[in-house]
Amino acid sequence: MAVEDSSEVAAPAPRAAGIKDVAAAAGVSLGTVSNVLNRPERVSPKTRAKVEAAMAALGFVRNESARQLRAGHSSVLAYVMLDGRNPFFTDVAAGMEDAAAEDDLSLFVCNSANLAEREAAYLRRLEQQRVQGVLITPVDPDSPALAELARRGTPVVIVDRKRPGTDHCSVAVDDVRGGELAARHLLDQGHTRLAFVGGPLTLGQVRDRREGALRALLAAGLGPDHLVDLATPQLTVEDGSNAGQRLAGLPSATRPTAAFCANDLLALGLLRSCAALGISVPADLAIVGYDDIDFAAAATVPLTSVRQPRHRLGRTAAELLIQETSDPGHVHQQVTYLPELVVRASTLRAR
Amino acid sequence: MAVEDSSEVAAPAPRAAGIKDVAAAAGVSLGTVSNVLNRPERVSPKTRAKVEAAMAALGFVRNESARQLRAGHSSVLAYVMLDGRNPFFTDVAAGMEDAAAEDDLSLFVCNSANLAEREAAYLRRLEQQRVQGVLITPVDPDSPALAELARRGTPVVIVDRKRPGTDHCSVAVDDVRGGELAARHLLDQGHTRLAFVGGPLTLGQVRDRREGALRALLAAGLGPDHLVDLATPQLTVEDGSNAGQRLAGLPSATRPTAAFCANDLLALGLLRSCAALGISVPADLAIVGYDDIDFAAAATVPLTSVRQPRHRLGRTAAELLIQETSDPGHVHQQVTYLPELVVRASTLRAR
DNA sequence: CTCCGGGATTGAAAGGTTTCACAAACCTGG
DNA sequence: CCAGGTTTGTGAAACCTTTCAATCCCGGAG
Repeated sequence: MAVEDSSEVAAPAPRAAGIKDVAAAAGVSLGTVSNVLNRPERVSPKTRAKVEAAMAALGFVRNESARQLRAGHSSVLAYVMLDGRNPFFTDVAAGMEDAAAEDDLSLFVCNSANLAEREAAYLRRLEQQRVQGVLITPVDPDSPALAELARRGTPVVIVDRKRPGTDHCSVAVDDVRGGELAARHLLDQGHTRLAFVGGPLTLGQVRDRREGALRALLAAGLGPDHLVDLATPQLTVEDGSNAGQRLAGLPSATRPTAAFCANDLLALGLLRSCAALGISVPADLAIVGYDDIDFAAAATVPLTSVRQPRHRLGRTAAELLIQETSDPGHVHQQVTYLPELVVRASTLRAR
Repeated sequence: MAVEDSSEVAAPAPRAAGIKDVAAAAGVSLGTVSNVLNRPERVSPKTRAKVEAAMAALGFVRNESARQLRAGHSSVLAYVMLDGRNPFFTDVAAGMEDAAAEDDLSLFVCNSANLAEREAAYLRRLEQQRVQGVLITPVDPDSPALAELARRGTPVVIVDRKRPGTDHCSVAVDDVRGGELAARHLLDQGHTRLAFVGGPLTLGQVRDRREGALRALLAAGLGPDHLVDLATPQLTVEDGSNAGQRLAGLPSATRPTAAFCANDLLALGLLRSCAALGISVPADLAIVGYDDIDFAAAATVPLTSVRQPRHRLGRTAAELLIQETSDPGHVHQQVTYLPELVVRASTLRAR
C-alpha cells in the first residue's frame, strides 16, 4: 500500500530552490553547482549536464543578493536622469543601455524630475544597493553629496554637465558653444533683437546656452540689451506656450523677431502659441530650439535646433563608468562634445 | 618611540563600515545597531543617539544585499516598458513612481524597446534580484515566461494589456472602444473612407484599435473595404511619415479623406509629411492620433487624439502590485479604463 | 530587603552564495 | 605498476544583516 511519493504532488509553494537543493538533486556538492554557474569550464561536461538538468527541474533562480553579498559587487549601473519626460534624456539613457548591454550589465533608470530631494533619495537607495556605479545628470552638479558618494567608493559619472573637481569623470556638450551657434545663426539671418526663452537659471544648461547667445551678440557688436529674456520656471511645452503669450504682448517696436529657446520642448510650445496667435513662423518670428529631439523635425514647421550627440553622450558616459570600475589605473577625464546646428524651416530667411 | 597610531593616518580606502564597526564605535552590540535601524522605538534615546553619532562618523551605509538576503524581500519595484521613447510610457512610469514613493519603494525602470529578447533578459535579471514585483507592458502578453515568473513567486502586473489567464492583475484601457471612438468621430465628420495607419499587428494595442475602427464602420453600415490599411513596421514618427508618402501616392479616387493612427507618434509623422507634400490638414486629410501625448496638443495643427488616463494607469498598476505583495488574501483583478476622445483642429469638419 | 515585571540590550543563528585551499580521481609516460 | 601532474570535485569559511529567545537592569511592590 504505497503512499504517493510527495514529490509527485503539485506542491503549491515549494519556496525557491537554492543552490543547495540543486546540489542535492544532482548528487554533487555545493561548490560544484557554484562552479557550473561561475566557471563552467572547470567542471566536466557530464556533471555539468546533471547539474543543469537539476536546475531546470527545480526552476532554480540564482539569488542575486546572496551573490552580491559574497562577491562584493553588483552588475547594475544606474542613471539618475533630470527629466524623464524630456526625450533628450530618454535617448541618452538608450545610449547607456547599449553600452551596458555589451558588458552584460543592467541599467537601472531613475527619474529625479528635477527635484533635489528625490534625487537624494535615489542616490541613497542606489548606494545601499551597492550598484556598480552611478551615472547622473544632477539637479546641482556642485552638490557635495556626489563627491561623498564617490569618496565612499561608488564611482560617479556626471552626464551633460561638467564639474571642476577631480572626483569623477564627466561627459558633456559645450552648451556655451551651442548657444553661440544658435544666436549667430539668427544674427546671420538679419535679426538683431533676440528673445531668450528658458529657465530656471539655476540649471547650468540654461545658463550656458544663454551665455553663448550673449557672446554671439557681443561678437556682432551688439550689447546684452539686444537679448530679451523670457524666463520660464521649467523647460516644458507648457512653459514655452506661456512665453509665447508674453512675447506677443510686447510692443511691436521692441518685440524680438527671433527666439532662441533653451530646449525643444519650449520651442514646440512657443511654436504652438504662435500658431494660435496668428504669428507666422518664421516670417514674423524665427525660432531655434535645442536638443534636436525627434519631435523637432516632426513639427509642422520643422524646427531649427542645436543637435547634441545624445546617444553618444550616454554611451560614452557608460563606457567611462565601466572603465573606471574595471581598470584600477583609471584616471578621471572630462569629455566634451561639440554641438551642431541643424537648420530647418523655422528660421528660413524671411524674404 | 611610539609609532603613529594607524587610525590617524588618512587611510585611502577604509572599505565600507558595517553594522559591526558601528557597534564597536558606539560601544553597543550588533543587535542594538540593527534595532536603531529597524525598530528605533525599542531602543532608549540615549543609546540611539550614541549609535547614530557613530553611524554618521563612520559614514555607514546599510548594505541592502545583506538586508534583503536575511529579510527575504526587497523594496524595489520594476517596470519593464515597451518603448522608452514613447512619452506615453514615460507618463505611465511617472504614475507608478508616485505610487511607489508613497510606500517608500523605488521604481526600477527598464526598456525592452519592443525586443522580446531584451525583455526576457530584464525579467531574468529582475527575478534574480528578487524584486518585490514586476510591472510590465509585454511584447507578447501570452508569453509563458510571465506566467512562470508569477508561479515562481514574483508578482506580476500587466500594464496596458489584458490577459485572460488568472495569474496576475492587469490594468488596461479599452483599446477597441478607443478605436471605435476615433473612427466614429471621423464618420460623424462626413468621412466614409478611412485609413488605418499602424503596425505591427502582433501588438495587441494595434489590433484592438483597428478592430474598434472596423466596428464603427460596421455600425455605420460600411464594410471593411472602407478601411484602408497602411501598415507600418513600428510605431515611430518616421514610420508615420513614410505612411504619408504612401497615402499621397494613392489614386485620388480611392484615397481616404481621413486617417486614424495607432498612436500619436505615427500621427505626428503623418502630419509632417502632409505638410511637406502640400496636403492640408484637416481640409484634405483629417487625422486622429492615439494616446494624447503632450506633443499632440503642441503640434502646430493640434492633433485630435484618444486620451488614455496614463498617469492613473501607472498608479493603479503599482497600487495593485503593492497590494498583492502586502495582502495575503489578495485576489487578482482586471481593471479596465475607458478612453476619451479629445477633439482638436486636425479633424475640424471641412467646410 | 527580596522579588517581580517589563523595558533595554545582547548573542548567536540563519539566510544563499562565492571562494579557496585541499582531496580525489584520472592520465601520461617511464 | 608507479610517480607526478592535471583535471574535477569538495567542504568550510566568509559576506553583512535581521531576528528572536534569552539575559540584564531598574524601579516599585510586598
